[in-house]
Amino acid sequence: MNQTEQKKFFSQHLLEWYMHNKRDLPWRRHRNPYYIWVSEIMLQQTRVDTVIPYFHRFIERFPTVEDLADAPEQDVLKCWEGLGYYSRARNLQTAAKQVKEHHGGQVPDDKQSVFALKGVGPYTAGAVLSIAFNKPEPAVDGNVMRVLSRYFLIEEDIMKGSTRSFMEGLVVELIPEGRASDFNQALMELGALVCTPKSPHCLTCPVMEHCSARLEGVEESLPVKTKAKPPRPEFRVVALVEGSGEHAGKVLIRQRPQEGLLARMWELPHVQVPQSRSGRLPDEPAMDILAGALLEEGITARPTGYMMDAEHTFSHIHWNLQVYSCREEELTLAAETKAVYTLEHEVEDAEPIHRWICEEDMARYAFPNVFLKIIREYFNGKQTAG
DNA sequence: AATACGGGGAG
DNA sequence: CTCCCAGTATT
Repeated sequence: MNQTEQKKFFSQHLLEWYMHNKRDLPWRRHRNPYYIWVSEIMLQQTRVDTVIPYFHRFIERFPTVEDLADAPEQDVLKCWEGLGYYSRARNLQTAAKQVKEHHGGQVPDDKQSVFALKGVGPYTAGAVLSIAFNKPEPAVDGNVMRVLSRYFLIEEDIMKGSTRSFMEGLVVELIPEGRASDFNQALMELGALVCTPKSPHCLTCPVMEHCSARLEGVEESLPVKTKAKPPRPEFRVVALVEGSGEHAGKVLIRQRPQEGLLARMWELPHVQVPQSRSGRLPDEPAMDILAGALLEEGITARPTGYMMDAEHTFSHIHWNLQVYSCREEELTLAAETKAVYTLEHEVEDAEPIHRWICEEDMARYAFPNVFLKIIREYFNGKQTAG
């Protein structure tokens, strides 16, 4: 069998398989370009099972492009809370404003306009154009590269841009006339259900008999991919400040900076500490550093004791968190402490925004998972103790 | 071309 | 535990 025949076989049998085996997914129930766009953004780096409940909540809260464009950013982040890569949510709303402004609220169907949307790159542009509008554009994600690298025995590193470009050209050749939507989804569906990263289910694969990697017995060692650097460790000391007086029963949170990691989300006040040789810092110096950091931030509270440890791994950083209970100082004492402190130190500019919140208020602020876990633990403990 | 940017699932 | 997943923006 020559290569042309191998390609034809692949396209025909894969498409046939998909039409009988495709999953019933929420964004497949209508051909609504907005639904497809939202789902594709959510599905970046994220599994289908994780996305489904978020997708339902998101569409219920923001049924149309215009609803999303007009919403407060904090509402959008709250809806994305726990899903990760929050720049996707911020960019999606920016793009919704672009669509409202320049395309009358209708998702554009030309390559130039779709690609110009914030957060839409080569993959997502191809996915929206093909899935929503049946345009013969490639949508090459990790699933597609895995399937193609095996079937055609492509041993180039898939992390290289040149490899992805090659795959895009290949997909354009493979798309059956007029079937871009189903074919691109078929490619990804095969990668998700059959041609899996580890122990692929070759015996149920519709194109196994002409799969080059399978015929060579090397399907498990493809695709070739350089592995990522391990995340660097960081140690941080965190304050769970319990309010006094008018803030009784509340805890103190602050908003993260406008840019960078977890931008504009909310968190517990904390400070990074140098990594000691033994790893974690003993309680005494940790609480001392924390006390100074709180004062520096204009918070009149003092650490009272150890509460818990928490860990969180981002793709590039590993956080080791030591959480300490702290107590807000009474007003008169606080004023005195603050007065003495400001006499001895330069006053900080650009202080972060702080809020005192009770358990119910958590529904109105978007937190990264690790702080959600700590704050919930605190309120649960309160409930049990009280 | 290299780095920043979250969070889950499988074994 | 360890390993895997892998799009877009920025520089």
